[in-house]
Amino acid sequence: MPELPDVEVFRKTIDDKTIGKSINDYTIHVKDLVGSSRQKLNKIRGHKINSTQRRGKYCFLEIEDFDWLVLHFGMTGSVSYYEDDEEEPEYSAFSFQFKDKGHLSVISKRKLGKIEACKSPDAFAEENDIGTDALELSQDEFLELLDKKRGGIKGALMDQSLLSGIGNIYSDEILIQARLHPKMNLSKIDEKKRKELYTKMNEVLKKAIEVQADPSKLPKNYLIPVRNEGDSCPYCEGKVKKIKISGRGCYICPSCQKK
DNA sequence: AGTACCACCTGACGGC
DNA sequence: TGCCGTCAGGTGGTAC
Repeated sequence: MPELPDVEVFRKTIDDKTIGKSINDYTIHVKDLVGSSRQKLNKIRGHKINSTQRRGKYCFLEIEDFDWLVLHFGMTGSVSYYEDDEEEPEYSAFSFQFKDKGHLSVISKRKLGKIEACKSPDAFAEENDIGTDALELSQDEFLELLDKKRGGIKGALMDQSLLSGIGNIYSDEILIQARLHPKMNLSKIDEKKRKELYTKMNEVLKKAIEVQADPSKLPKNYLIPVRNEGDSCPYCEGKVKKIKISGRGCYICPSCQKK
């Protein structure tokens, strides 16, 4: 599930439950997810989690007298905090044990994401070509970015090097709310429409965070809860249709979103 | 540069 | 019930 809003919810969980706690030890269940050596990771032992940050779909943990740890969740990752008398969650790939009490698991069903050390969120973003977080962009910056980009609008929204955080699901939501067809070429989108898109992008992402990225708590007119072929469009009498873009399933309302 | 497609890896779901 | 194909919210690499 993890796009920007999901990762923001994960970050808040980590923040609420683990800031200031000293890491006693850690356990790796899925080796492939871990991108740093044991030797390096062992240095987190005995140190506190000082703060958290998020950029796009990446979550960063600042650990005292250490660099930072960066968490990426792939398609099926999440985090879960649990107490000493609770069981470790299913598909836990990595877990921290805290000195005081409690545990934090990084869960990954498909073993896609990544956990590794990095110098800082900014350095990591620089090295990995991760654009500004979608919620940190001013309208002017957003317009500037779109000017640099060619091709379809959905591709632009999902281009993590252009702006970071938006994935397949939320791009569909933003585009239907802005009444833009995902394949609409940027050259055909005027400034008024681009500004509307910026507004919708912010609205959707903020609303999703507000409801803890829980689709069932989204407002009634959202696409996400009815993102299935043949479901009723939240805006008109039409039906939701599935199309493919670069091999990925993409849901639209053909009458609300025209090419 | 943009787009399509494959690979990574495994689970969930629908059809037979 | 069980097997099989298909698909899945991400990213990276390749090829056109």
